[in-house]
Amino acid sequence: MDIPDYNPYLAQSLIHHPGNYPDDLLALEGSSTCEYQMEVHSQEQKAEEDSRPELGESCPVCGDKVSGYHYGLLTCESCKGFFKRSVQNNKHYTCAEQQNCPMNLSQRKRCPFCRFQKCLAVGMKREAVRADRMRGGRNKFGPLYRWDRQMKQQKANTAPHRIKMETQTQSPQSPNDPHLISSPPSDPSSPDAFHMSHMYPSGMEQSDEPMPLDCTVNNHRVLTPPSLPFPGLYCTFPGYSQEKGEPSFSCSAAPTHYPDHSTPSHLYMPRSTSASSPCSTPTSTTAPLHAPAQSPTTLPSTTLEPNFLNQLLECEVDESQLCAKVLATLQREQANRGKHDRLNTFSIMCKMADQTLFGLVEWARNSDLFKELKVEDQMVLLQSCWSELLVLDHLCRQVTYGQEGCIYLVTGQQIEVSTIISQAGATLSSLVSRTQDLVSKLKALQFDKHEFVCLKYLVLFNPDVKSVHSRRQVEQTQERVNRALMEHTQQSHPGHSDKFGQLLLRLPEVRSISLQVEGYLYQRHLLGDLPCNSLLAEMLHAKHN
DNA sequence: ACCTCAGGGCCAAAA
DNA sequence: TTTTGGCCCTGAGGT
Repeated sequence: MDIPDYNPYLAQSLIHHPGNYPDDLLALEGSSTCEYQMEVHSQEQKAEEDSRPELGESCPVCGDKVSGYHYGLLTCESCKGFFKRSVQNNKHYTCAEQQNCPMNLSQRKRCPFCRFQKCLAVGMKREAVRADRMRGGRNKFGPLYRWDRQMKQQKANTAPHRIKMETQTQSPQSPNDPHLISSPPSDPSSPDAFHMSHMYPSGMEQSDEPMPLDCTVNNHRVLTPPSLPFPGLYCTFPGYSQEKGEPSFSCSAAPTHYPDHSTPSHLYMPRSTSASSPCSTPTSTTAPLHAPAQSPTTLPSTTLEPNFLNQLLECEVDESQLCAKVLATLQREQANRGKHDRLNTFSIMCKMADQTLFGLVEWARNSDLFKELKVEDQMVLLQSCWSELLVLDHLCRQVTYGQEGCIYLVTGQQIEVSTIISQAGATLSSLVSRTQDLVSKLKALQFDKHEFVCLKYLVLFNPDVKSVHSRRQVEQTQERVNRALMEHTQQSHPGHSDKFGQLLLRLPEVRSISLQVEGYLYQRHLLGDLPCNSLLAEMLHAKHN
């Protein structure tokens, strides 16, 4: 039978689950066998695509329909075969044109050279083609595919929500729906204000009480740049309404202007544009939020790699986007739960950390230096340093946005440290204290964004990680970043002769805190407190296995 | 024990 | 004759 658009996975699922036809299909009358089977096919295919949404995507090489993960990423069956043959037979193609032939469904056969180059360019892995030609089994990229899937899911889940929220801010939702944002017209004092049913931290360790949060946009927010996907979301969180008598951390609005005493000038934009909270994002036309202390043009010409640091900075995840993404995910999560089934504080924090971790993995995987490594090395490096990256990320956020005595969350919320310490257990209190100490030291050192990026790379490219294959390559990258950091600190702070050394001396403490974080999380994980199916849990597992 | 799914092989069709 | 691409087989790892 000739079935158009035959789907091998569907065929497989039909073979494996012959009794799985929906009842309504079995009840079909008057259908020919062919029609019936085609109906089954389309229904099953739809179900299949629902469960494996990636099958609806197009091949990054030629645009054909994706049939699954092949050699490192989602591709079509044809590019899978082409790539396999090319690698297995050690093909060397040449291009008759300018090595930039168009690559699409109809032209992919024309130039195998350009096709193979594109395969490599989009990320197909030669090393996934087995030298021993052994069939079956699972490949060594399992975690990579899982991360990729999770990230795609994150994006897919966030996108429609984003549209929804954009709409929400313009057309208020029924206030009867506690899960949706509404923009109550009853508050004339803040014309762009909106409220959302939202969770908010209560006790960090003891309380499992879910905590809704009334959220209004900061009245002092002066900038609503068009680059923001949904300006209304860039809110800060005033203290939780006490009318329900529930305990809560006091939560302060993120500052739109940092007080001088806590604001290292080099971290922020000039005063005229200083809306430093990522949730009140700077104007799109001005310099980046974390502008270097000196413009690159003022750097001495002796700089060995003047663009290197800037290249590293280009891969940085945008804080306002991350903030929006995390908020959207948390809102969605809460909205999907019943009124009495809200996430507790610890789960919320884990979700925030999980989302941040997604961002960090994506950051690493988008980095050209990291992409040069073999996938196995990428995985072991990330599995080794994920918690350090999380700690560094948190530190940078505190140095950049945090106010004295407050912890600035990735969502733009702030919590008073004293409240946490008074409500948290010993481990968490100790973690918070140690972290805040480190924040103070970094603030004193006038820690800037370039240095933060360098430290992240130094932590990521750790040649001491066991089972790293390309140790030399990792080492060279680390040395290169190290040099760049040294040059940067010397040039941006010529009066501070030992800033470089002081920054490096902070890394052991970062490491130590991260280990304590891991231990704490693992303990909570064993108690069943950690949300399942999270990257966080997976990373913890990878290490403890 | 069974299922999933990604890598390998086969072979008719196309170039 | 060589290359392509659709389909099926295989089997490690997950449930």
